[in-house]
Amino acid sequence: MGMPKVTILEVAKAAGVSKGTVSRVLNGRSGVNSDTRESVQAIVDRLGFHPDPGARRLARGTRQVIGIALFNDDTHGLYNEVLLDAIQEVFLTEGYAARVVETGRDGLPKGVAAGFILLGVHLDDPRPELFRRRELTFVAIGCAAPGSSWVDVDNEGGMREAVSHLIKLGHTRIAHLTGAFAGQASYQRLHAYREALAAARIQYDRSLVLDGGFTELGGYRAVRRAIAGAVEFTAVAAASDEMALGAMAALEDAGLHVPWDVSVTGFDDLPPARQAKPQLTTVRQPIREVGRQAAHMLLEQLSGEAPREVVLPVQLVVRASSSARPPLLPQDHTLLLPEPILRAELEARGAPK
Amino acid sequence: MGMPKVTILEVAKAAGVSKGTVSRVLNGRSGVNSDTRESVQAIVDRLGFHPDPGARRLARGTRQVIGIALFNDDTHGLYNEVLLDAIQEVFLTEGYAARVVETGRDGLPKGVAAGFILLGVHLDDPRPELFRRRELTFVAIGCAAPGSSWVDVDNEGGMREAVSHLIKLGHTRIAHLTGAFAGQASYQRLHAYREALAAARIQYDRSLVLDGGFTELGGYRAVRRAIAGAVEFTAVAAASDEMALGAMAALEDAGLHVPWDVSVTGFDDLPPARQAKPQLTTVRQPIREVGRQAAHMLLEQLSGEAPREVVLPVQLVVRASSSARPPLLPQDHTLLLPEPILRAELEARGAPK
DNA sequence: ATGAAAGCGCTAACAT
DNA sequence: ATGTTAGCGCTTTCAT
Repeated sequence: MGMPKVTILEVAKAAGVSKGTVSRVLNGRSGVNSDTRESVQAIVDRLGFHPDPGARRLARGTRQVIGIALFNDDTHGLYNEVLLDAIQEVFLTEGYAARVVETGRDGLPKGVAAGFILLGVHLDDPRPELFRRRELTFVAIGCAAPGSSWVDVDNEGGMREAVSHLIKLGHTRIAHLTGAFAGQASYQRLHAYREALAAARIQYDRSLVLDGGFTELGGYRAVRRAIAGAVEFTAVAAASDEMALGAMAALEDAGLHVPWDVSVTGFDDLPPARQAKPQLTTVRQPIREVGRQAAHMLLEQLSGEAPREVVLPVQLVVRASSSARPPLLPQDHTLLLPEPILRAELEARGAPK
Repeated sequence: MGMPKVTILEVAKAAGVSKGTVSRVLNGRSGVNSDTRESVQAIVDRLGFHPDPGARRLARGTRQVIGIALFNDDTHGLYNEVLLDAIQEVFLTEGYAARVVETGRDGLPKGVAAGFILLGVHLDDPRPELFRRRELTFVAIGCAAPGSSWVDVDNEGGMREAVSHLIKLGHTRIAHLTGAFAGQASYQRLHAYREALAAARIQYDRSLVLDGGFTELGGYRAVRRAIAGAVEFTAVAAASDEMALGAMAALEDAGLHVPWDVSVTGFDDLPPARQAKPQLTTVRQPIREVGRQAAHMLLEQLSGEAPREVVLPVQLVVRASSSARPPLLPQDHTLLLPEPILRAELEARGAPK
């Protein structure tokens, strides 16, 4: 069942060389005649040989287990799932066993591991310092960890782009759905939201900042409350796709059409963004790349290289959930009307559906 | 950096035995004096020894990759996260590289793998048959797969318990939040809901079955719609914790108190159930055990053992979200009142908060 | 530049 | 019941 497992020895035989030489080719080590190298590589390809990651790691003598330290309960749902999978992928193909480890009351991991990846690092998260003091090798994701390796994305640039996009479409009353205290990303995105408004000379209005707690339901309730509270807005810039989706649901339930009445943008570009109806305009984040980078950086550090810092770019993806501010619904106080009346009003004006 | 790596040899020396004996203890093999076994185990614990998974697998001579788990996009959120983690745990400590694999348009996995675990199997899911025809070794979770290994929990027993619990508390108008078409579990739980009602001679009312799509927001919207639609109920038996939590939020937003006005029960007993306010009465499911069993069953099959079937028990955990039906709000049609009036009404009656 | 040989940490015969 | 030993597939000295 399945092809018989091909080992380095068979490759060596087929190529008429020794295991050592094949290994050198495999690892790009110097000291191999280029002819030899080529012919060996050809055999490797022909036989479809894939070195056994576990055996490799064992021979190299490194410890096997890598710990992934999740921040307490705080899971960004799908975002974290994707991130974890990307991290796992790297470690598995390198022969490591990466596991989510519990972090005790003291913030330190239980078992022993070769190194750690810290997720969901807070601004005043004690872990980086704690880990450093214990001389544990680690890479932090989502927060600057001075003196250690870390990787993050350009949160500010992304949110600035999203909000500017809405402003260019004519919106001035733009609500911001924030994840609140769920990490550094929230702060940076909120900050960028304010910056973008300021750049366009739009007055910042605190009542337009809604806390959605980084969940779909949170986004739904926040927007619903805003509508009920007669907060006026023609656009919502959410700090995550999930909150944006919740917002869209709330708008729909209130009889408002996206983007006809209100434009919505998200952040992440997870699969549901493309499956939504209408498709969500959002800031694409290279989540898997973040995971891969972090994993590789950890492996580098483990083999003695110096810590690095990486900030990955993001990119606005314009889809159907954002459009020019409707000339129909402007200055008047339509949004202040009680819901049922508002719905009737909208229908009278010929809103679709 | 970190503690020096502990190997089986050091354990053997410290225990005054040979590597072989330690190995036997580690793998629960027979043929070890119970005294010896104990003392070795003690050393293992004291030294914090964890066998190197990669070396284990290598020595056992098995293939490395387990094409783990695959599902249709249909993710039960936290439930699946926990399940996957439990599965991973087993495979990783056994030295296998387990990964979530994509399933092509034809339903078959892309790469080669030693075996598979199927998640989220539907009633008319083509995968079990497909896999069987290709002679791929697999274990199905959450659905009977005749002729192959599968593991599931006692969905019917659990839901029956939950509904009976509510009935015993005096409730007769019990809504059911279903996951709809998200798998066999939904059908079984709905069925058990009806059975429990029938057993108590309570008329089944189709309008009390609400579709929450197995998400928190889905639960919220379904309950909200029911309230708005003047559906009368004094209890909600949800088919998942997340839907139950959504239901609680919807009730709260409508000015109704749990369990004061409406009782709510969930299913799963995931961490959020305990963190909810009030804490959620729910059916505890041994999720991690399901994952572990499945993983071990796959490993068994891979080493030639026959397929087995396992149904794990569940257990009702009574917490604060369910209580006796309030004598205050009964037969009258309070729930038919428009929301704001209802709220005022309730406050006039002295509802807390 | 290449081959030979010694392990990496563990399991599984095979001895005793 | 326990010790001994030969590998698993690979990398890495150390020779040549």
